[in-house]
Amino acid sequence: MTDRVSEASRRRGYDPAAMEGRWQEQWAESGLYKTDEDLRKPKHYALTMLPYPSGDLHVGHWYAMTPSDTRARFMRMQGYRVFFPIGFDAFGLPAENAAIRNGIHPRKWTLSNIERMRGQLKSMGAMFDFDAEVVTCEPEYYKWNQWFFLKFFEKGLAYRDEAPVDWCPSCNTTLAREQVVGLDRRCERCGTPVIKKNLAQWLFKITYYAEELLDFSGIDWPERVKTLQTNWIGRSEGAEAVFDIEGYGPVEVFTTRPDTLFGATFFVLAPEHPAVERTTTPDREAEVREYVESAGKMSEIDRTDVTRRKTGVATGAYATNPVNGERVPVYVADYVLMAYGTGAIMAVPAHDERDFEFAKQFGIEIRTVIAPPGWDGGELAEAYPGEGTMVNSGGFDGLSAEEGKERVTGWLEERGTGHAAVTYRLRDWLISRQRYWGTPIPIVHCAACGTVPVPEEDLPVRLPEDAEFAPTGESPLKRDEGFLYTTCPRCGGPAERETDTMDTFMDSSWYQYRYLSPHYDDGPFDPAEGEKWLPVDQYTGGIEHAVMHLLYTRFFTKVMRDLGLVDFDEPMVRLFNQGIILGEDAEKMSKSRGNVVNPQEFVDRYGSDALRCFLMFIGPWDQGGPWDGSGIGGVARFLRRALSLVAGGDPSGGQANPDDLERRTARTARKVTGDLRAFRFNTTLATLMEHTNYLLAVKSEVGEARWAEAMNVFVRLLAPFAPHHAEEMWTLMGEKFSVHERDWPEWDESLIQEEEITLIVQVNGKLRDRVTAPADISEEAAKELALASEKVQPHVGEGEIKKVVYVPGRLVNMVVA
RNA sequence: GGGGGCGUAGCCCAAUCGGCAGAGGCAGCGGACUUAAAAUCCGCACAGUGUGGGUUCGAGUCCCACCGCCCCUACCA
Repeated sequence: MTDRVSEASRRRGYDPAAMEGRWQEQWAESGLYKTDEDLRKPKHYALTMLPYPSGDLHVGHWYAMTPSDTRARFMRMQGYRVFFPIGFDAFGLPAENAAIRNGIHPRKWTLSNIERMRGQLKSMGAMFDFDAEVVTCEPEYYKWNQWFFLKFFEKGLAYRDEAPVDWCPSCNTTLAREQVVGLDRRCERCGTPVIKKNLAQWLFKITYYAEELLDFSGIDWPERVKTLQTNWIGRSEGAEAVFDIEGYGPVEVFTTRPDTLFGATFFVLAPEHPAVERTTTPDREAEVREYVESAGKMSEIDRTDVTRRKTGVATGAYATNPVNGERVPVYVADYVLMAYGTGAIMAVPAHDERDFEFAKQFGIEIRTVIAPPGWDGGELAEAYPGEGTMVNSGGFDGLSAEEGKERVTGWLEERGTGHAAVTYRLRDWLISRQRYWGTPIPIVHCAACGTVPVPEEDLPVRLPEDAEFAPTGESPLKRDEGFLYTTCPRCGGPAERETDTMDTFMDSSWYQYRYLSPHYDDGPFDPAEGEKWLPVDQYTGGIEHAVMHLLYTRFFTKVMRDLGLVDFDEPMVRLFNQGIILGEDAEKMSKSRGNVVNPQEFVDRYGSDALRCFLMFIGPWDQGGPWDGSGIGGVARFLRRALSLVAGGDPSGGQANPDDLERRTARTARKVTGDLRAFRFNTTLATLMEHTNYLLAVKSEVGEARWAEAMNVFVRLLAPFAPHHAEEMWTLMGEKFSVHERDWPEWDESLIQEEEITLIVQVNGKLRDRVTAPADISEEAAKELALASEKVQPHVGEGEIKKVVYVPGRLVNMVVA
C-alpha cells in the first residue's frame, strides 16, 4: 500500500530519497557542517548521548537524535557557532558475546557495525561534524581512560577492594549493571537470576563527592533527574553509636533515631559482617553457620523480597547499649544489609517496622521510648516511627524526639561512645569487569612490590588483538601469556598484569571532552579547544541514564576540576530528557520481541525529512510512546505540499484571505521560534503545516514580491526540521546555497496584531453570542456592545444584571440573578 | 510499601494568566479529477475533557477524594 504511494509520487517526479541523497552529497562536498570556528559568535555545544554501535540504527536513535539536530540547526541559524559531534560507545559485552557465538573478533564486529551505522547516520541528514568523531575502543581513546585511572589512583580515588558483584551462574561471568534486567534481576542474555559473588574489584570513590553531587544549583536539569539522583545518593542524618560485643569488642551502628537508643532491645549483624564469626558462642555455631551460608547462596531476588517473613538466628553473644549499659542479645539476620551503614544495627522494635516484625516473631521485648500523642502507656499494636515525647529514657524523659536526637548524640560524644554522622546510600563505583572487550586497567601485580601502577609514559596498555574466545566465563586476558606476564615497573622483577577491564561507563563519563580534539596526544583534550567550547550547553538523552551515566559524568567533571583540567563544576549546563519510542505493541523495542522498527524502510519510501518530521510530530518529545507508522504518510504529504509551493503542482483552490499573508507569516515565525526554544517540536510542525495549507490556498492570489518574501521566511523556518526539502526549495527559489547558512527570520510584532477581534458574550458563564469589535475597544464600549446583542436578551430577560465581567480583547460575561 | 508521570474526538495530539474545547495529523465520509482505481486536490462530520465533590461570574486548566494505565525504586536502619 505504502509502496504504491511512493511509486506514484516518483512517477510524478517527486522522489524524496533521491533528492535528499543529492543534497547530502553536496553538503559533504562543501563542508557545510564543519564546525564553525568564528569566535565572534557565541558558542553552543549541543550534545546527544553517545550511541552504542549495535549494528543498525533503529527508530529509537532517530527519535533521540533528529530533534536534537533540529535544535542545533535552529541555534546555528540564530547566530551561534555550534559544535554538534557524534561518536560510538564501542566497548562492551555485545561485541564479546558475538565473538563467543560466531567467532568474530569483537574489534572486527564493532568496527564493521560502526562503518554501517556511520553511513546510516549520514542518511539522517543531521549536521553532525564527523571530523570530531570519537570511537572509544581505539587506543588513542582508551589510553586516556587509563590516564584518568592513574590520576584517580594517585589521588586515592581509585582503590581495590573485595566487593560482591552480579554474577550469572549460567553464562559463568560477571555482568554489567545494565545487563541485569527487571525487578527480578535476571541476566539479559539467558534469563538466569543473577547471584552475588565476592571478587577483588577496583572501585572509584564517587562517595567522596556525595555531598557536592547533591548540589544542582549550577545546572538547569529536569526536576525528575535531580530527584532520582538525590534519592540515589540517599543522604541520611543521624548518629553512630558504639555497642560493645562481649568477647569481640566495639561495633558501630548507624541510626537516624538516636532518640530511640533506650528502646534498643536487641542487636543485629548482617550475615556478611566480620563480627558474626568471632562473636558466635560455641553452642550456636552450627546454626549460625548454616544461616549465613544459606543467606549467601540465596539469590538477590529472594533475599530482598519484602513480603518474606523476617528470618535470623541468635549468635549467643550480647552487646552492651552505651546509654544504659543494658545487655541485649545479638542476632544475625539478612534484613540487615552489609552494604548500608555499618552492616550492623541497634534494633528498636517499638519504633521501627522491621525491628517490630522481627521482635514479634522472636518474642523479644518491645519497649516504647517515644510516646505517641495520646499514648495510654500500653503495648503498641504496631511500630510507631513518628514524633513524640521521650519516655523510659532515663534523664532524657520528657524531651521531644527532635530535641532528644541532639541531646543523646551530644551525650554519646561526651563519653566517646558515638558521634553525629551522615550516611549515604550511594556506593563507590565498581569499575572492574572480568571481560576482554574493555579498557585494560593499567596496574601490575608484583610479588615484591604489590600493586603497582603502570607509568604514564607506558600508556596505553593495549588490548591484545589475538585473544581467543571461549565460553568459559574467564576473560581471555587471563590466558593470554603475552599480555599477562610482564615486568614490574618498580623493581623490574617478573609480574602479572591486572586482567580486569573497565566498566564502559568510564568511556562515556568524559567523551564530551574528547570530542574537542579526538586525536590530541598531550592530554585527554586540548585545553585551547576547551576554552572555546566547554562546558556542554545543551545535552539530550534518555532518562534511563539518570543515576548511572549522568551521575558518573558529573563525578568525573568534579575530579577533572580538582585535577586542574577544567575550571567549572558541572559537565552539562542544560539537559533535556526525551521519552522512549516503543514498539507497535507498546512494549519496549527489542530484537527478542520482534517489535523493532527499522527506519530504513521509511527513509526509502518517504525520505529522511519525512521520518524526522514524523517523529517530532507524533507528540511531545519528552513523552515518547508507541510507534504507529500509519501517520507518516500525512507528514510526507505535508513536505510534498510544501515543496509544491515552489515546484508547481496542483493549484489548491482553497479559501483563505490573501491580505493576511504578512500577518500570518509573522505569527508563524513567532510561534515556531517560541516552540523551538521550548523543545515543543510537535506543535511547531503543526504550525508549519497550518501555514503551508494557508500558503497553498492563497498562492495564486498574491503578487510576486509579497509571495517571494513570505516564502523566504517560510523556507528558513522549515530548514531545521526538513533540511533537505528546505534546501531544495531554497535553490528552486533562486536563492544562494545554503539555506542552512542563513539567519533565522525576524518578525515585526506590530504586524501580528489583528485590527478586529471577536468578543465572546456570555451570560452566567455560558456562551451566548460572538460580536466583532475593533481591537482597541474600550471596556465601556465592549459592555454596551454585548448588552445590545439580540441573542443575549432572552437570557437576560427580566433578571437584574448584577455584575459584568470584562476580559480585554476576549469576552464580556453578564452575571444575572 | 515509597517516588514520579499520564487520562481531551475511533486514534496520535493542541488549547498563553482560569476566558469560544480544536491548531495539526491519521483513520472515516462526501465531492472533483479518472474508462476505473491509486495518487492528488477540495470539503464534511465526530468529543464536553477518567469519576465524584469543591473554589469561581466562568474550570480541560486550581483544590480534595477516588478509578484506570505507565515508568522508576525497593527491608537504607
